[in-house]
Amino acid sequence: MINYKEIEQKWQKAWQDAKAYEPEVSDKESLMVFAAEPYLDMPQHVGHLRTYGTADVYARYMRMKGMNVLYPMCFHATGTPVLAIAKRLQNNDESLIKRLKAFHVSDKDIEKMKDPSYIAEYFRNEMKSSMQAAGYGIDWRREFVSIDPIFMKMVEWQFLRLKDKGYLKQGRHPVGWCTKDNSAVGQHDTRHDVQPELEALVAVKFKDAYSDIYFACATYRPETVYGVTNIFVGENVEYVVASVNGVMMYLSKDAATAMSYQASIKIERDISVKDLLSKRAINPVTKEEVPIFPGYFVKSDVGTGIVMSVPSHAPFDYIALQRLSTSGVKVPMPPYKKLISVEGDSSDEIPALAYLNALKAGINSADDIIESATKQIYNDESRRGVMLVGKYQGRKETEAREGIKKDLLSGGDAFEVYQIANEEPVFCRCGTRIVVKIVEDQWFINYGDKDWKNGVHTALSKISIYPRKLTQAYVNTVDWLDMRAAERAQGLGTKFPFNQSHVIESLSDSTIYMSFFTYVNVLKSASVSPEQLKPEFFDYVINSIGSADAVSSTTGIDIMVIKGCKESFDYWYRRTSSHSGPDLVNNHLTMYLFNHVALFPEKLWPKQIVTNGFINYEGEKMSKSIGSVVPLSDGVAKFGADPLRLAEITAAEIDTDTEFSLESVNGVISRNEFLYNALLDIDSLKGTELEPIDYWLYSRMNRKIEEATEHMDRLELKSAYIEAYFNSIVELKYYLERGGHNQMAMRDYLESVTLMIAPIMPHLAEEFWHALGKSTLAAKERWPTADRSMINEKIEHIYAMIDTVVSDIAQTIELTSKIDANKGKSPKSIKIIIADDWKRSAYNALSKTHKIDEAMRDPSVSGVNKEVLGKFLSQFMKRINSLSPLPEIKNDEVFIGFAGSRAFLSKRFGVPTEIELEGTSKSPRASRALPDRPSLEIIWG
RNA sequence: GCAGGGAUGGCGGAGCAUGGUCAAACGCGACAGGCUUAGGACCUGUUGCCUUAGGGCUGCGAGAGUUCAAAUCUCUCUCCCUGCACCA
Repeated sequence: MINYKEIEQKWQKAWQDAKAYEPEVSDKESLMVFAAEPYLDMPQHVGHLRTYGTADVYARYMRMKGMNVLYPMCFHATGTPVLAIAKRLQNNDESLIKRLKAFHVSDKDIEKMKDPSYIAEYFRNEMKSSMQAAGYGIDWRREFVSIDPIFMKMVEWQFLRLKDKGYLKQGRHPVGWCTKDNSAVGQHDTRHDVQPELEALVAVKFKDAYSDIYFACATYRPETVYGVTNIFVGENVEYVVASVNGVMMYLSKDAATAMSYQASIKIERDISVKDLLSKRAINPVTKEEVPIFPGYFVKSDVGTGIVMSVPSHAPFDYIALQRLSTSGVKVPMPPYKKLISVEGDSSDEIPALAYLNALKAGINSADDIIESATKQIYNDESRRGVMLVGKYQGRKETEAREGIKKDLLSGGDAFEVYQIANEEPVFCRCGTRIVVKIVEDQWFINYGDKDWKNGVHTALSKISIYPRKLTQAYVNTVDWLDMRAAERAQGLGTKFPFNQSHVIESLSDSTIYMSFFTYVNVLKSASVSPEQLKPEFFDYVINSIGSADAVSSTTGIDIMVIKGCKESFDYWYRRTSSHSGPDLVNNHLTMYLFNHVALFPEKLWPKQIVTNGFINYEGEKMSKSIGSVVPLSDGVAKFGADPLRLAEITAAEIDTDTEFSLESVNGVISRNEFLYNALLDIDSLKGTELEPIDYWLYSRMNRKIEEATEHMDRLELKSAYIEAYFNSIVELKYYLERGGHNQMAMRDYLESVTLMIAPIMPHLAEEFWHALGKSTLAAKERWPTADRSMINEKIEHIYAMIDTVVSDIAQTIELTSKIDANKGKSPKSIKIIIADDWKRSAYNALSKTHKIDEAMRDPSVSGVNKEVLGKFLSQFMKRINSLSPLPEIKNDEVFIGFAGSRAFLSKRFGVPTEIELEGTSKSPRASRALPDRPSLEIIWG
């Protein structure tokens, strides 16, 4: 039995002693592999293995291919999550405490975690030890956290230079806002971790016909302003007259409060619904005067609490008017004006009614049915609608919407109202309902800059992207990214240089951290202080501005240290490979490109980005902090690092999400035992002469090396290990089953397999390597190379024929047992008759020419009786188009192969097996032999 | 809504950019047999349908098309997943 715990400890120590993963600058080709910096708010779980393990396998593989490979690691603690945990613990949040306990965090540590800095420290240690336990070949000399002062100096440099280049801008911006905490809220700040979604409504201003006060009618569909028949106000809603940026308006009280975070609002006085109902308002577009009615569906906390009524296209408006009408109120009656027609719809019926009818909905229907009619109209008209009226007549509805919105806004006839778009209200953790606030003078990174985008497109065109299918997603993200907030009022992180009371937003501070790996060890070992890391230092190291001399005198850093940093950066940043999950494509990874294009010399721009799919565990996405997850350290302790690594990393190809079950690890464990036993048994193998089956094994081995290498080079780790591991085992069994017993062949085979599994099961590979009598570290060995001359098509073809014969015999015995003559009998012996050589020649000729007459004229079959030849060839005509040529083998070679397998065949079927050649066989079935399928005769008795 | 990615056997998932070697890799599950006191693990075989000699039929979301030939190419449709920002 393999003791995983024991071999893990043994070889982890050996690697450490040999400094196997602490590469130095050299004249070898360099590669830095790095994976997304993990966030210090939860332990590593087995799902993380997908990304960090893939990076590790790749790093190990490239090292075995002869490159000088660096795999460093750092941790992310910037932003609010760490603070949020501390705060929740201070409030004794039960669910969080429960989760932490599931991760084996002790009561004592939970208590200490009320201090955020302890959270970072705790998880940093936890992650590091989990990663070591999993066998990652990380250079820990370069470890840092994103809140280390020396790192923050680099981030500061980053933002100084972004501003110099004109990429930082100030402006106004809507955010989700807690009025009690006075701060912006993101997903993790809300109750139940809901992402607050923001949306903008257009509030169209209908002037009161008899005063200078406006009805602010909020709508998603300003293009329907042409069909307004009236205005609705809520019956039980409180209304006020308020000045909005100096203009008097009617608004619901709730709206006035909410909007006070978006504009200058002054409530002048209350106004009753009754008063409002007595007024009339003027449509700013059509100039029509319309009445005001009570709308049962109007809510005070949506939009402005006032809506315009478009009964032709809005089912709620239509129903509300119907209800008023039946209760005796005199309201605008049909026909209502149809404003938009959907392609292919020729009826004159107004859409609101048509869609309600389609749902069999009427005046008394429940709101959710009317709601669904509303959604259908919205969808259909947005997708295929064309305007029938107004300035944008004939244009697509979506274009008209944008056009009218723009016209109204610029003409002062409307303004935008932001609100939370979530179906349910969103609450801050403190219990306050979230509103939308417009933040003024907010600093942004302007990813909308045209020239900058062009630069990123250039960079993108030269980067290797895995999986390739994501390429388009990157291209689109580059085009789509626009202004992005760069500073934040709360959270850990580097102070924003142009507003010291804010910190740099934590996605923005993690775009160039990977460059810091290249020289942080030099800074640390020279004990360089943060104060010494002036911008000039980074200008020099990264962009070769100035000289080491000059930087040394400005900063006081030893000149050799500066030169060391520069050399290290230039060396390690030449070639990099970034590894992460697919959720980062739309943000971090694209911003990573933007920032490099802005701040780094072109030759050091990113070279390769690899993203892997998610791992689901018991139906839940493990990358999310919620739900049940298995800590990595638990997985390693239970199954062993290597089986876990192999099972998870090869669970799916890199581009697919997958379900992972810990049970699948068991299959790996038993296969490992088989390999290990085969390895221990080598000495008992006595064969010295190479037999056909040995040539077969060498052929398969070299083919496997070739194929596995191709897959590895394309980061197709699953396919690579199906070859290098799973199929190796299948073939080894095949070899032994067929009597393979050559010690040298077996040793060569197992050495290759051991080296190929070294990247994915590094501990086991060391154990095997040493069991094979080696004294070096497998981790430092070279990946095997295929010897093409050992790939033997003929021998593989012969064994494929034998396999076919095995299944044919089984099938034939099954079928012939039902013949009356054979009832009560059992097979006594089996004859296998190998076809004459001319059949193969004729078959190959036919597969080339596709014509019987031409094939018959082929010189290779000149001596064959024409009638026999014609009859033979004619049987292939029905599948003439799918014939493929066979290797040129002589039937005596085939005979030797079959003869070598006689013992196996006899054992397999429990009866004597004879091999004959067609030419000398006396069997009546001899002439049925085909070149790739010997004829069979089962003798019953 | 916008953008990206998907749809294959009982299940997960290859294959589809280079159409034929595909009843479809690999794994799981199921069934039968072996081993075992029993269970688990492990080993062997079977696992679309039909077939009295190695054959045939149906099939890769739906529909249409191109082709001698389509899981693979083209078009249309339906459904599913992911992201949409100040949040790491």
